[in-house]
Amino acid sequence: MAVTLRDVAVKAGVSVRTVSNVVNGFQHIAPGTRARVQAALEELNYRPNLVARSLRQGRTGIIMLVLPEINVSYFGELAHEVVDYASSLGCTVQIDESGGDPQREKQLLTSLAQAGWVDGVLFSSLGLRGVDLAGLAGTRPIVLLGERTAGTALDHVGIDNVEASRQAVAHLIERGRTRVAAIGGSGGARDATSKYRLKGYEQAMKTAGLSSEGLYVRTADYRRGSAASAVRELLARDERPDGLFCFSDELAAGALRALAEQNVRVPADLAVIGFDDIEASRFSTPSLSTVRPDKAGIAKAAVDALLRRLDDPGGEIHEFNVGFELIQRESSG
Amino acid sequence: MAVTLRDVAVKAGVSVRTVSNVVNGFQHIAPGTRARVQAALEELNYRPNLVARSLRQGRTGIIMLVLPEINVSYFGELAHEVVDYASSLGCTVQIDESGGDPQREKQLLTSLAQAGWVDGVLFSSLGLRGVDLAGLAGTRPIVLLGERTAGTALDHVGIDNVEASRQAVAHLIERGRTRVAAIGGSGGARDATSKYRLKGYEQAMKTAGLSSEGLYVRTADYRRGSAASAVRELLARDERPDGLFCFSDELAAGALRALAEQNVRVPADLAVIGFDDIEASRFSTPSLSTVRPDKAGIAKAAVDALLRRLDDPGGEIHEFNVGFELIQRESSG
DNA sequence: CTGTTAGCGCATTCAT
DNA sequence: ATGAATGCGCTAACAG
Repeated sequence: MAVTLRDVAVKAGVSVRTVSNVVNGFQHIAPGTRARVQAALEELNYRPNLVARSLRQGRTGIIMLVLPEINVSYFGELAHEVVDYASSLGCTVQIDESGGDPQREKQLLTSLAQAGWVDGVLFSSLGLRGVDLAGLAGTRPIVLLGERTAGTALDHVGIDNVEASRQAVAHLIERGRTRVAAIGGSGGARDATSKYRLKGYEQAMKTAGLSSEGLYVRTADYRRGSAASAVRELLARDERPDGLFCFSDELAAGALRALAEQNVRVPADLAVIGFDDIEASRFSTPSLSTVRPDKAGIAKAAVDALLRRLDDPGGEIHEFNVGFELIQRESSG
Repeated sequence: MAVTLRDVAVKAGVSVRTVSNVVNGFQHIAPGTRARVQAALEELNYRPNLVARSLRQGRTGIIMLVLPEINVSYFGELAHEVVDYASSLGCTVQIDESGGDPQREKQLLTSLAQAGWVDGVLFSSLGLRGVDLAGLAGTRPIVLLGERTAGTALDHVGIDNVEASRQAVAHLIERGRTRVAAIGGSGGARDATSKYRLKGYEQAMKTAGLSSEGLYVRTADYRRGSAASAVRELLARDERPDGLFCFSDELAAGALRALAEQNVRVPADLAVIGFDDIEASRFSTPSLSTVRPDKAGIAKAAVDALLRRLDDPGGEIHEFNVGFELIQRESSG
C-alpha cells in the first residue's frame, strides 16, 4: 500500500492535520515541527493521493482537451499549444480522441466530465452540435473550439472562417487567377467548418465577378489521401482551373502530390493555397501558401475562458474571435 | 451539487447499496426494485462520481501515455494507435506531453502516476533513463516505449533500431550508392535512438566496405527545421554524398526541401531514405522511402504489457521486439 | 500553533 | 435480496 498522511503523522509524532499543513505549504508552523515532518515526508517518500484530494476538494485541477484525431497535424499542433499554455498556469491537460464520432464524444463527456474526473472541457468537435453539448455540460464547463454551431449556449473560441477563406481566395485572384476551384469538406452534414470556408470562397469569387459554378468538389475528409480524387475530377473539366483553395493544408499536400503526378506545374499552371499552416507546409516543394490561424492565441483564449468560467460559472457566455494571417509562399507564386 | 447515489436511493425508496448494485449491473435484484431504481436513475440523470469510485477501488481505469511532443507526427500517429487499441479494450488513455524535459517527465510521473491518478504509464522518453524511471515507478507499473536504456528493470516495447537502420542504409547501397551520409540526433547525450540508428548505419557501411568517415552530421533534434544546416554541411564536402539516411521522416522532409533549394535532384543525384513512415511521407515530392515501424503493433504490445502487469505486478520483466518494414518509394529510386 | 474529527461519494462487509 | 455501517486518503471546520 502507498504511504498516507497518517503514516507520516505517526512517524513524525504529530497529527495528520499538521502533516497536511506542511505538505500544502501553510504558514504558522513551528520550525521544529516542520523540520520533523519534512524529514518523515522524505524518508517515507510520501506522495499525496490525488484521487482522495480531488474527492475532498471537488476539483481535480485537470482540464480535458477533446479532439477528433490527434494524428492530424493541425490538432497535434493545437494540442501542443494548449498543453504549453495550460502548464504555464499550473494546469494539467488530459488529451482525448473522439474520432469525430458523436457517440464517443458524448461518452467522453458523460463518463469523464460529468463524472467529475476533470474540471472542465475544451471541446473541438466535428460531430456534435453545440446544442447537443449544452445538454451534456452538466456541472462542468465546456469551451467550444473551432466552429460555433447554431444556438450554442457555450463559450466559444475560433477564427472568422468566412473572412479567412475569403482572403485566401482573394489572394489567388489578385495573383491573376480567374478559375479558382475549392476542395474540402467531410462526410458529416454537420461539418460547419466546410460550410463557412465554402461561403468565404464564394464571397471572394462573387466579389471579383467570377463564376464558381462547378468549381467546388467535396472531399470525404480533410486528410491528404482525400485530395487526389477531387483534383482528378477538377483536371477533367473542359476548362482547367488555374487556382485551388484547399480547406486544409493536409488536403493541399495531397493536392500538390496529385498535381505533380499529372505534370501540372504549381504555381505556373495552377496556384494553390491551403488552410491551417501546419509545420509540414513550410517544407513542401513547392512550399505552401496558407492561412495561419493563431493557434497559440486560440489555446490561450480557450484555457483562459475555461478557467474564468470555473471561477464564475454564472458569467456571461463569450465568443472569442482569434486572429489569423495570410502566409504567402511558393505555391501561389 | 451533482446527484449522488444517496439522492437516487431516497427517490427510489431503497438503500444506497441497492442503487449501487443496479448501477454496477449486479444480478439478484428483484425486478420491481430494479425498475424503480432505474427510473430514479434516469429521472435524476445520475452519473457515478469517478473520483469517489476510484478512491474506493484503488483503480482509475485510466492509463497515461507520456510523449515528448504531440505535435511531432510520429508521436501523434503512435498516440492515435494507442488510443485506438486501448479503447477497444475499454480503457481510457490520458495523453501527456513531457517536452522531452527530464524534470517534467519526473514531475508527471510523481504527480500523476505515483499519486494514483492513473493505473499505469506508457512512457516514451528521450530524457530520462530507464534506471531513473525504475526508482520513480513506485506502485504503478510503467512500460517503456521506444529505446530501451541500459539496465532497465521495466517492460519495454520497441523495434530493433540497429537492424532497421542497417537495412535502410543497405538498401541505398544496393541501389548503387557508395557515399551514403547520415543525419540525425538530438541535443541530449542520452539520446539512445540516434546511437542505435548511427550504429546500424555504420554497420551497413562497413559490411559493404565503404567508409563512413565524416559522413555523419548530428542535428539539434528530429524536426524538419533541423535538417537544412546538416544538408548544407554535407553538400559543402569535397566529394558530395550520393545517398542520405535521415534518422526521422521529418528530418528527411526538411532535407528534401533543402536539396531542392540547392538544385540537387532526388534520387538522381542523391538518394534519400527516412525513418518512421509518417503519413506526410507518402505524399511528398518525391515520395519518401522510409522504415515503417509497426506502430499498431507497438501500441498493442505496450497496452497488453501494461494491463498484464496490472494484474500481475510481480511477473517477469518482458522485452517486446515489434516488427518494421522497409518502404521503397521515389526518393531512393 | 496543533490535535480531533466529519465527510467528500462510493463499494463493500456484515448483518438480516 | 436488501439495509446499515465502514473506510478509501484527504482537507477543513472546530476545538483548545
